[in-house]
Amino acid sequence: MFALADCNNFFVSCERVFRPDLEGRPVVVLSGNDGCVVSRSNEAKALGIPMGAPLYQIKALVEQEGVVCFSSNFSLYGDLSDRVMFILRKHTSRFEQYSIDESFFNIDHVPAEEQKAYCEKLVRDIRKGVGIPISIGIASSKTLAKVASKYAKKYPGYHGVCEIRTEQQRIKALSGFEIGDVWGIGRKAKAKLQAARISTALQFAEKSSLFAQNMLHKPGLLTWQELNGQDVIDITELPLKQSITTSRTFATAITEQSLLEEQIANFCAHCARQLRTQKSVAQQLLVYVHTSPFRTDIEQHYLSELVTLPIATANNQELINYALAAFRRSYRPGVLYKKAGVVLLKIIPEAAVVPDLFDTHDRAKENRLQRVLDRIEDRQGKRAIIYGSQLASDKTVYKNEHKSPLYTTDIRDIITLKV
DNA sequence: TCTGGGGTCCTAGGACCC
DNA sequence: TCTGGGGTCCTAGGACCC
Repeated sequence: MFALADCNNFFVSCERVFRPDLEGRPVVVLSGNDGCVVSRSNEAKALGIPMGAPLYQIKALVEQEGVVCFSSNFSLYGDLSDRVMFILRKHTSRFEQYSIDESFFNIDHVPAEEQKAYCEKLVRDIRKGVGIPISIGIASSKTLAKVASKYAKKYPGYHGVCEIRTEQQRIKALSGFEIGDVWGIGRKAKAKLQAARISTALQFAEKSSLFAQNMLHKPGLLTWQELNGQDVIDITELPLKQSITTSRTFATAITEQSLLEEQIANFCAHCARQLRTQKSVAQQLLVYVHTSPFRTDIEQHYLSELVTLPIATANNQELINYALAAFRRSYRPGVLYKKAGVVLLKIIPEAAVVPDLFDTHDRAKENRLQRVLDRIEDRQGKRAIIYGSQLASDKTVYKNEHKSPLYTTDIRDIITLKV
């Protein structure tokens, strides 16, 4: 049997851990630059605030109803996520962290009749130990476990845990489940199925496998099998990331080359740090910069440069150099750039690097230097030591008007909290 | 005026091979 | 006039997820 643990309204719940006064009040967390709503408390959902709504479109409602807004604070969410996952991981031999707030795990080491009570205790322990409310779904496939978790979240009577074990439970759960809410059924697939008069998960599951395959191809067939109780999407444990991206939208468009270069240098350093954390190196690097797709009054520009590195690397200085050189090749003065990003691709384990006999770099030395820089940052805090290209100006290009303190990860904020 | 960020997998089609 | 068939690899774009 699979269990799926899902944190309720995760980002909002993180903010509430340190602001218990916000229990029962409508709260939302916003995307970068305070642009869109990305997490909503139940009270905010009840007000009709949709997921992804741009803040400026719901401004009136926010003011009228006293909705509390937070800028996103990913250091905080990442840290609380680690604590939740740490507890869950201890309780199983097979564990997959699926996203920042969800994980699948196998619970076959617990007798069937005790699995529900076992998971109910996990829900209580995490609420008490970390402060985050979670829901758990139990079933014979990952897709059914996702369905079960939605029921666990929706009905308080379940005490946070719902299981789909018997055939009757499966039929009942699927008959009351909208097809578009099924894991793997997106906008396009939903429209196709609705055109074929299928509106519930049960109606889809009762069609033939051939129907699913023909209409929705391989992914659709897998979903169909999973809804019928077969576990065809297995738990995958900790694979290397195949790509690492850092990208940002700017509060107002940027034209200056030096300011864009500063952003790109920082994106590189951020990506490379993640690369080193998973003990891997990248063989390719992509830099892109573009105008706002929402502006119809200006010509759209989309610049992107793919660089294949001579030797795979995770070194900040080297990646920054290649990225800036690529950017300079196609930067156009005067263009209103609204977003930029760096993507590392073709990622392989550090140990698999093929050296070049005629390499002009002393890589052992460069890597030693990089390790020292990382240690300094770990001890002294983020950006304690950086390359000059990462600090070309002191201009602020992002907007975060409602950001909460870094309660758990920054010593200065922890001291403030205690005071 | 104001509209996020970070991923994975699958498929179709082109280039190339014999 | 009439111009095959089968395979691999790579890439871009679509669809989906949170």
